[in-house]
Amino acid sequence: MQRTNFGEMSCSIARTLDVIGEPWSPLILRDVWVGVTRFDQLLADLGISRKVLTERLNHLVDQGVLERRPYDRRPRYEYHLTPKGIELVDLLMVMVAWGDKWRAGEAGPPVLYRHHACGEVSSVDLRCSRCGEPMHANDVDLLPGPGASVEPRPV
Amino acid sequence: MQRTNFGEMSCSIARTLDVIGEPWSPLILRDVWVGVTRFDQLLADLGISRKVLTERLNHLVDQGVLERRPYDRRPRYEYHLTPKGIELVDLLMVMVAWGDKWRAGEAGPPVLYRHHACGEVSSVDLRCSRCGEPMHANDVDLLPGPGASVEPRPV
DNA sequence: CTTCCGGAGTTCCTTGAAGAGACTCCGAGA
DNA sequence: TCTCGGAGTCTCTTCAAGGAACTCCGGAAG
Repeated sequence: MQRTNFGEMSCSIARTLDVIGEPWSPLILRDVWVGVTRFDQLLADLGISRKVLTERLNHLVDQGVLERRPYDRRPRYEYHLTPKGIELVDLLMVMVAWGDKWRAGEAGPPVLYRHHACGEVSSVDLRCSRCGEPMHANDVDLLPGPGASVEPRPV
Repeated sequence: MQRTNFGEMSCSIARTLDVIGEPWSPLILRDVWVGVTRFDQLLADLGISRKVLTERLNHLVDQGVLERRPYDRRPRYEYHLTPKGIELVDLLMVMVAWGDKWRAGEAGPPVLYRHHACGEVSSVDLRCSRCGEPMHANDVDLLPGPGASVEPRPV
């Protein structure tokens, strides 16, 4: 719905939501990431309506997180993650970690992630990109940045 | 909008979206995180409608990520993050990192984060919780987990 | 050459959520 | 008793999501 335009806000969270905040968009990204890349595959896998899928794909392509790639001499396309889109998968992995922890229930997580570097089934953890120590909600102070608006309450 | 119930899907991303996937929810969480905790403060800061703010707050309280805390003998409440909600801030921090990198524009990021442990202005990075090495989209294999549905295409 | 097929949309209608603003409720203080 | 201010509730309009039918188009089949 979201008639309010988050992209104009002076807030990196709102700007990120402007790209993938609409319903279905994260799930589309997930599918493309794991190899569900064609229109009718996405349709069948997600149970989304054709109209909404078209809109979301166009928006994600416009935003530069997906690219449309022909796979036939007929006009047939696959969708693939761009570098910008691949970095959004970080977001999906954190969602997975949270959902696994708080919403998996009795059955346990539906999917496991094996880390190439160590070969273990694992999950992501947030670290400071400077010192490498854990970095979570209570480990930071907020300071106004160069792009802060004059308005109160950015982020 | 999202009449489709993401919470029923066999997918931790969809289940997480069931909690904070609606428009405004991540921004409400951000505000509560940084200290904007009262109804009319949130209203003014976000520019959200009263009706939607009421709905979102109720949902977030029902889901156990926010708690309502009286701050007066009159029926006045503040909203605070629960432990479950504090862990959702990880998600916000990753959104910030992505938004800062790809959408901040000329002006630079609107807010900076100083890490307590090292004192530096920094951002989050994703690491494997087992070996500590970087863990991103291309560093993992997916395996079916114990909670996988019989259906194809979970995650 | 004509017909059929299948992937990828496009169009149309109905339902219901978001936005905006007015109204209500209630305890405290003047 | 009257007023005030925080925290909602109600109502109305607009526009997005869901669903289904329809279109377009190039290749294959006959």
